[in-house]
Amino acid sequence: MKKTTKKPAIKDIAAEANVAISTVSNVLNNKEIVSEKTRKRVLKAVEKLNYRPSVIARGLRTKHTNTIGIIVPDIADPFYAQVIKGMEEVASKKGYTLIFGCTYYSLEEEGRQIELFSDHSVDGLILFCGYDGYDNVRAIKQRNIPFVMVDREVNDLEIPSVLVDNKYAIESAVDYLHSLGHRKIGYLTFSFKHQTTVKKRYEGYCSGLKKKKIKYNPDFVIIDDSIKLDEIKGTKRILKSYFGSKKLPTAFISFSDIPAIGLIKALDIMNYKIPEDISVMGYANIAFCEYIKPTLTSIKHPKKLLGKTGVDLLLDIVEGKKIKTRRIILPTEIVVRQSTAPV
Amino acid sequence: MKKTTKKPAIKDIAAEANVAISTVSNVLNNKEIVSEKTRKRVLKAVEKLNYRPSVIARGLRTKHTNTIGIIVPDIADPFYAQVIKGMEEVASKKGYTLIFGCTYYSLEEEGRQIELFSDHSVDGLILFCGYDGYDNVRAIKQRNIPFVMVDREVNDLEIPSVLVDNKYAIESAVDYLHSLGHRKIGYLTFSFKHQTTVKKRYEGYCSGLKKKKIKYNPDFVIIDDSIKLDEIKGTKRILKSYFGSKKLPTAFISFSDIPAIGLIKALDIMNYKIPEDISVMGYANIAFCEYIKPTLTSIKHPKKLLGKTGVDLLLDIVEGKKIKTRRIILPTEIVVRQSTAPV
DNA sequence: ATGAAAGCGCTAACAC
DNA sequence: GTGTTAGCGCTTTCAT
Repeated sequence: MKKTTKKPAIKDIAAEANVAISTVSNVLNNKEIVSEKTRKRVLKAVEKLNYRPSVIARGLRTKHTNTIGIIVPDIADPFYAQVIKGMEEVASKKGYTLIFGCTYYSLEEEGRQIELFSDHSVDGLILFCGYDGYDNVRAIKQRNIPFVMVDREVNDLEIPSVLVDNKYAIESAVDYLHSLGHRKIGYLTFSFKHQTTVKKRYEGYCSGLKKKKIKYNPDFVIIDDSIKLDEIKGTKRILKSYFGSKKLPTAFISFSDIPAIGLIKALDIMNYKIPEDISVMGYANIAFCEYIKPTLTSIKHPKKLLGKTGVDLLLDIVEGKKIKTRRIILPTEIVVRQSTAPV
Repeated sequence: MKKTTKKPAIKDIAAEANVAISTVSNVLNNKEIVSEKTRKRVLKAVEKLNYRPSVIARGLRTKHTNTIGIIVPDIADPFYAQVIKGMEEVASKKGYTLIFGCTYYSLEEEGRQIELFSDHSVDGLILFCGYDGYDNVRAIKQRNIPFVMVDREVNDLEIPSVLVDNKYAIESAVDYLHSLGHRKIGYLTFSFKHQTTVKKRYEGYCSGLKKKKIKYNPDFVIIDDSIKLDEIKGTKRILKSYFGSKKLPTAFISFSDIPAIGLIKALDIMNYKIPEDISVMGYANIAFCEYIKPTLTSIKHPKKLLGKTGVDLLLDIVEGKKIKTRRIILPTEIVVRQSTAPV
């Protein structure tokens, strides 16, 4: 039975190597003032005792923890998972550790997470989610934590953000469908109270129609709060009830991919052929656009890039570098697949 | 312009409330020895200065940080994302913060993450991934960090683990297909070097056949390392080349869902009808089994439960509770959908 | 019930 | 080039 030895501290190394504590510290932090000879000795002691400095203790002293907090609505959503992957890659490469929390789309929970991260003395914070609401943003500012917002537009230009032009994206979708000859274009979304991205997409739909001189037809627009982002069953059910009475457009744009898939499922059940009878477009271009049948035309929202850019920007701020742009807008792109066709 | 005030420390509260530091500490930690009157005063000061204790400083003193580290292969994989969601829910409820890292299926990277988490003085560690290899496990034990393994079988019964009986799961899949009249049953997997779960599933395939007195036919078994878990394109390409020359079985079991979808895609291109010509089963029962066409029969691997149970077990250990079982085995279940049918 | 002070593991300022 | 020491913000004895 191996004896349970405590984790060695810097003073144990100092004792082992017969040097002062500060010398060990200097070696560890690559200060060039230590003689090669003692450096070697210290390193040997470190090796021998399997020593690793405590980030906690160091953090208490230096006021930085090499940790950044990530707040997302829902880690299980492949959309956010992809963004987080981008973040993880950059952070890991730059020597930062990620701690994260989910809000499950609740502003209150978001506030709780912010406090929690503040308690943990994160060096910076990323707020990812298209909410309105300044209260939490204000709380971060007040706590003086460097932070960037990703995918959330607020009017305060002071706040560094990485954004996607959601409005333009859907406008271009309308444009694309118009070029295929569609004039009756429907839109599917859930209701938007606090989510600016969802609202902007809807605005893009409206302005897109206007640009093409198409009259807005409320019969073609489905705004339903019970549409779920992470399951299609509910969406399917809802849509079936819609389609009973109404005349359908020749094309639908959905504000998100999963509901678009629910839409396709529902239309399939009602014996509409996609894309022969009705074209369907999603938004986000998640991996599964490729896997379903027909494959789903979608709009590429740069997920990993969003994550990467967010962390890059945040770390630039944290590390006090000069920031060129406080507001980075990433481009979208239509990815044409089988679910859309000429009328 | 608001003055940039520093984060208040406990001594600021003490000063504000005109009490000793230790009294503030006692109030904060709900020690019942403080008089109601001073308690009120302290709380008022806390409120006024918007004070929150530093987890870092507290951690340095108490040796616990209310933080647990999660190591998974790839956060962007919906399978792991789902597991993590289960973990997040439990951890958050119990007041723990999650820090996490991805290994991208590299044992070396896994080792690096372990060190990193150790540096951060996590209270506990969850190792999620079906690898072989004891080196990293040994490293954790040596560092004396409480940990549990999820979905990885090692022969050391001392190590608390939450497992799924992968072998039995595939055995029952063979059984199920046999009951539909299938006698030519194929298997699709990537090669398994370190991943015990993948190996166990393959063993389940073999023993399942044996139980039904079906002879193992190597022509029906595709073991290919270039099959990707997160994209189907590669899989499709590989499979097409396989199918050129060989006679195909009447049913396929895939070791994972995404490759199963790739398989269906490939068979579709070759003009095989699913399930009329060939039945296909996946493994894991990810959300998208429902979304594809035909919907995919799969084996439900209890993802969220795996995460929840793992964290529950870990926190029981961390908090010194008595553990009933060190080895929890979670059940699987076949979910029948459209992709399987009688011969 | 309250307060004073030691000390967790480290860095940084300063002395030698 | 190396050593001594204060102190980061907190908890925890131990006095009072």
